[in-house]
Amino acid sequence: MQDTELALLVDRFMRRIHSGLQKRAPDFDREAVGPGGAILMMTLADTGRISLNELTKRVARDKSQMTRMIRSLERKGLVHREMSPDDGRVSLIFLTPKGSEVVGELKQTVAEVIGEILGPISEREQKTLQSLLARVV
Amino acid sequence: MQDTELALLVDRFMRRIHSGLQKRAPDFDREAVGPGGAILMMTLADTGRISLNELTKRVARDKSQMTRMIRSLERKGLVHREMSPDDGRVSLIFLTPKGSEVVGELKQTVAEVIGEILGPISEREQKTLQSLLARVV
DNA sequence: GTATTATGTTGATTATATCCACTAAGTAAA
DNA sequence: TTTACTTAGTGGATATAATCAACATAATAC
Repeated sequence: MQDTELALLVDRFMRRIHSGLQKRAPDFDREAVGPGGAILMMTLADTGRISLNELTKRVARDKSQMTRMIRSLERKGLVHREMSPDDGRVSLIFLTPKGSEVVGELKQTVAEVIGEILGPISEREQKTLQSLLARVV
Repeated sequence: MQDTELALLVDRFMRRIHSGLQKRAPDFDREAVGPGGAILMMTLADTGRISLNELTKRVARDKSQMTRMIRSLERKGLVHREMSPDDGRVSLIFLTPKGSEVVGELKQTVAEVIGEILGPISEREQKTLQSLLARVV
């Protein structure tokens, strides 16, 4: 039988990242995007222009929640959306220049926090960890 | 500079576990402990009798939230608490027999879900992943 | 004794998650 | 070209969780 420890480990890892960012939030999260917004924007930085539906699958959240989170980022001028020319239902989302700038600062802080957390393992092991995770998700 | 992908990967992993359990919840979560309760109880199964404070650190959540979650589990008869004889401030928490039973079912389901998610990587790689995570958190 | 620190509780507020019903646009098939 | 079905996105209602500050009490340090 599969072990269940992994679930707890992943949860703790996530919480560590979360609280590491939380502590530094006053220093970098000027737009107050919060954890949810941060994940969305970093994902958008990876994918580029993408439909709300695909973004929803990517971050594994509820589509209605996604609507609201995107709207909140849109109000702050961090993301923009436009209708797909091919399909009248889909709206394509992407970062604005201001959004890209914010993602830049965000990534820097995230990198610091992750760097600290990963302290106990070597660079090679860090790469191994990342590639294993990339393959399962 | 440290990569930031890891944060997104961990988040997606967590969400995958989460939604995998959510789908099966009607079949096993008879006590409706929910995700939060599940994490607490599985942690308690690992640690045995432990103070609320240590538990709080372990799951990396706010102590006030912890008070409420424990109280909710206590009302359902899944955990029990007693005052420490050594220190009048600390209350020690542990699973009741009913709680242990529920953890058993819970672990089985978690194991299934994790098994599915880890499908893409070999058993050896799964062990590697787990031991790397264990070392960083 | 008095100040300080640590454990835990409560309250208030906000952020997320979840589920359901709904609109509108596309698709398939008679 | 109607009809039925599916898909993308929105909105409402409710539940769960996170956050932060204030507080009570027990322990400790001086």
